[in-house]
Amino acid sequence: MARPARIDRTQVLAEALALADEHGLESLTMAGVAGRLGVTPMALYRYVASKADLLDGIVELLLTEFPPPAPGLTWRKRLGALASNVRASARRHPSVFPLLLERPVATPEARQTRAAVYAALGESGVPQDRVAQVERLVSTALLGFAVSEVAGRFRDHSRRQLDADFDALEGMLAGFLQAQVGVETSG
Amino acid sequence: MARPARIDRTQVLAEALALADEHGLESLTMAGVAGRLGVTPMALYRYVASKADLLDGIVELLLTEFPPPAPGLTWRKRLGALASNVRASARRHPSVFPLLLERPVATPEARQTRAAVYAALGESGVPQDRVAQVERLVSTALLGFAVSEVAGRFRDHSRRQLDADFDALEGMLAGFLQAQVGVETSG
DNA sequence: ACCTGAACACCGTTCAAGT
DNA sequence: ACCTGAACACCGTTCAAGT
Repeated sequence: MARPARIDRTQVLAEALALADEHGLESLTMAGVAGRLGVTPMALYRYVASKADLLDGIVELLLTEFPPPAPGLTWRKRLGALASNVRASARRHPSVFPLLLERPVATPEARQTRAAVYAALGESGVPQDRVAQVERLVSTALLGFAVSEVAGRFRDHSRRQLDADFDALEGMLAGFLQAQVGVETSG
Repeated sequence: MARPARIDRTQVLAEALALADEHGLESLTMAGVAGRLGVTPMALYRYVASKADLLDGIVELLLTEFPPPAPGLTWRKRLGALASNVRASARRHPSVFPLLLERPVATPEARQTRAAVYAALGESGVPQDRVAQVERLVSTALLGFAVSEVAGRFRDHSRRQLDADFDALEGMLAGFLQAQVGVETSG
């Protein structure tokens, strides 16, 4: 007989993310997640295929934290808002955020956000045949900075310096966009 | 009585790195490393304090793969050579390279390489009081790209496209340096 | 000084069994 | 349909003991 489920996949992923946020990635264990849900570890395997699948799910959950920016703003403000969202998300989830750089993600949300970036880049004057590459370089630089800031190389830098670096990063990327405007076709 | 040691720390780190390169990070286990050295897992604890320490050691070993570029070249060629070395190292060690972004490193080698970059940036015309920040942004973009390329988001891109992206990245960074030349002091 | 055997706590995962 | 108990292979780590 159908019994009402006490948990679902969304809850599993949410508790897993919360656990990692609070106690670090090495505390993210099946038993730990199960404990938070008042359930035995084995019950989780109805909702995630394995721990690797659990991690993939967390990464997809992370992606929902920077949705496509609201239309109506200038392309500049839209890209700026997106960059701020990414950075804020990294700060909320320091131990899990690096996974974003290590796993290829192709969820509908990710695709939608990328499409929004494409549109903004197009408006900025970047030629259509360069838009995809420019998006890759810009998002890579942004993600690399966010990871360095929260999980690594810049861990003991002051907040003041990190903010200044982030501003400089945005300046670098803005200059790069500018330089692409009106450039001829290339590989 | 002093007996000759059958292994030393360098060997432990080298075998650990080789194991990760060949079979991935999740195969990097104390028993696995020990097996390669013909020794029991417990023997390793004379040379590494813990598995975390082993990973730190591997990261330090990685850093030795991109030493300061040979003097005598122009600053442009020195930075280019360094960037190529970093990228090549990432390709050799795809599963371990991401750790570089996640762990703060302050070995003498790292310091020496950074000093070489500072010197090159100075020669390029970047004002002294901006050199440190510029180095941070440039190396972050480079590492972020290398990680994306070997361990993550760009995993299934063609070699041709990756090479084109790398060229474009170098162009972006060169443009950024150019823009710094003669800029006034800032925070 | 260097390595091993035995032992421990912990982990992910399976499968048959319970409701 | 959903969860659990028992069980397994594996992992990092300790410590006392051997040479």
